[in-house]
Amino acid sequence: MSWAPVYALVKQIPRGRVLTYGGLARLLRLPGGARTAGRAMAATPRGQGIPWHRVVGEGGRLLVPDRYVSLQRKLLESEGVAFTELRVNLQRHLWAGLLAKKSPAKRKTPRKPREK
DNA sequence: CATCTGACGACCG
DNA sequence: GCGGTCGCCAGAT
Repeated sequence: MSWAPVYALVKQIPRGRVLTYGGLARLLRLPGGARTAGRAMAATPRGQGIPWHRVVGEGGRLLVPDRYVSLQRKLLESEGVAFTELRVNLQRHLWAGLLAKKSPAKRKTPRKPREK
């Protein structure tokens, strides 16, 4: 699997806007969903102008490894992205009208009850 | 080849 | 809200 399409899209995220891993996965129809997007981002090559910091978790939470969190936050704030507590204000900065509104999205296949 | 490990997100209790 | 499970799957060991 090549991550090129992922990086290509991330590069198009405008300054001051963000996308979620899940949104990225849905837009590209990545097999495996959001986690696949996360794997791609974890392997982001440096020095290629890929704005990795514009990709955040659902709800605007920063999911990068601890040592990168402050950097990511700093980069985003320097672009004018607002934070609410520890989350990016998606209502204001989510890219391409992927609304911060979460649709319930009912599960089709009921989950097997967990053993105790 | 067998296992383990995650930059996720949805569910469940 | 919080913590644990589950599906998913490319790399690393």
